[in-house]
Amino acid sequence: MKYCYPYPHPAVTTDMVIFTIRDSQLCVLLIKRRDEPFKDQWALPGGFVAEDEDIEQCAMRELREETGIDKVYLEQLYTFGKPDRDPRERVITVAYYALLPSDQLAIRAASDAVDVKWFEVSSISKLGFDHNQIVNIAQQRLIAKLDYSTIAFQLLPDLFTLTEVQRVYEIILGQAIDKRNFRKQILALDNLQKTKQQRRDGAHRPAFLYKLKKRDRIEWIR
Amino acid sequence: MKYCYPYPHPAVTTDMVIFTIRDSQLCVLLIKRRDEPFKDQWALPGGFVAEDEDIEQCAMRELREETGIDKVYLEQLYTFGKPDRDPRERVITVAYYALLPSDQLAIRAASDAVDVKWFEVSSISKLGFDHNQIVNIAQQRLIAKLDYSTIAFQLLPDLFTLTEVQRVYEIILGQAIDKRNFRKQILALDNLQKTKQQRRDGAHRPAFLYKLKKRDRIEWIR
DNA sequence: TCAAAAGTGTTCTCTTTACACCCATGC
DNA sequence: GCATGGGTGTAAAGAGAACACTTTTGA
Repeated sequence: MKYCYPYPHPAVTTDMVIFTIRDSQLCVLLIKRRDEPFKDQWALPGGFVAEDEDIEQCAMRELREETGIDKVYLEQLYTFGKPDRDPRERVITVAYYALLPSDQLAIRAASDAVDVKWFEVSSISKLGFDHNQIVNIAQQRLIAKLDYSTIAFQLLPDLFTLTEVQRVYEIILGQAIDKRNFRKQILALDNLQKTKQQRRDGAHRPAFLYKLKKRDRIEWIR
Repeated sequence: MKYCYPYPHPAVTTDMVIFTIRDSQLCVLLIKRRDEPFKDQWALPGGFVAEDEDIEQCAMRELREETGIDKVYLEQLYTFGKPDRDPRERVITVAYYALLPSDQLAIRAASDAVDVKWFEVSSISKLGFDHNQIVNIAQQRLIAKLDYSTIAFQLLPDLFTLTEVQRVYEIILGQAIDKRNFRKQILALDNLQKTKQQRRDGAHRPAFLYKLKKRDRIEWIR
């Protein structure tokens, strides 16, 4: 009990909603908690903000601890602070969401977890804390942002086919998109560079691979 | 020093960006600080989150303390947590913004302020803490949200003319809008109810007053 | 009677949608 | 040669932008 203050201070954590596309499904990374509260239940990865750590750095650290990955899209989502959301003490959590390219799926359990796994967003059951709500809000944000930004490319590897881009949109929006109209629109953004490489993928015509003109840059559209 | 924890806990505050329209300008409420740090400088109203208080309730309390007003539009903006943003100690702030109808402008200095005043957003000088950044982000959010929600009506009184609605849009967006197109669009939302009342306002034809069909409801458009 | 803001439709342009066939490959 | 996904254009409909005159009032 070394840290004392004249007024009560809440604990502050970050929780991460880490999205990826896996087997044509939008998935979220969850951990099985090693400790109470909600021991052995699934929950979002997260942890306490250290004394001299920026909250975004804290979120990046959590991400690195669970995935070993560093340079991915990360955005603050919302701050949740109901007084009773953690049974131990007052904990305010700043939720972030991250988008992981589908070719970078190595994961490992951090020290606070006995297991770590990808779950399809559509089939997540009851999580610890208020984490179902956090996942829902993250999913809404992701859907909304597809419409007015180029965020979807953050879920794709460096090289991708146009059909792969379309799949990402269809999976997140949950509806089919017309192929020709989609290609027209996505190419009109002037973000994509056609390469000379092709991908052979079964008994059909190979697809050209594209890359982003400016990787790591989210553009706003409309 | 009664509140002790085994790990360091940051202080958590809420800061409020309270917008209104005054004299055809977008304005923000600022307080002149009574105490250090940044004593006698202008800053956003805000305060510490109490032990058993939801953070949104805390923001509403701040709003009430400065304006006496309770039922206005309030939305969480962003959480700022750089370790050195407050010289006293580690303080993480959850920023909110509020929209005040232009007929409810009574304000009073709360106990932590020696003065309180409306400032035009366009002419705010250096504020305490990182509050200039917070105001900028709030203004960006407001501009963005005009486009895809009916948030603008939260800056208007219960009864208003169509020209007044248009002025709100023009002031926030900083550009003139075509009158006929604007009216067509705003009436197409099917949110407005024309009343039989008119407002006489100088040497010209009086304007019909409108009201919202569902006050307190923000609709998403597009 | 003059000045000032309220109120009101149509045309044109651009954007969005709907829709069908040939191509390159693996088996 | 046949099944599979890759790749391409045009026409119709809908949305957004441009634009000017009459009405009502107060002074």
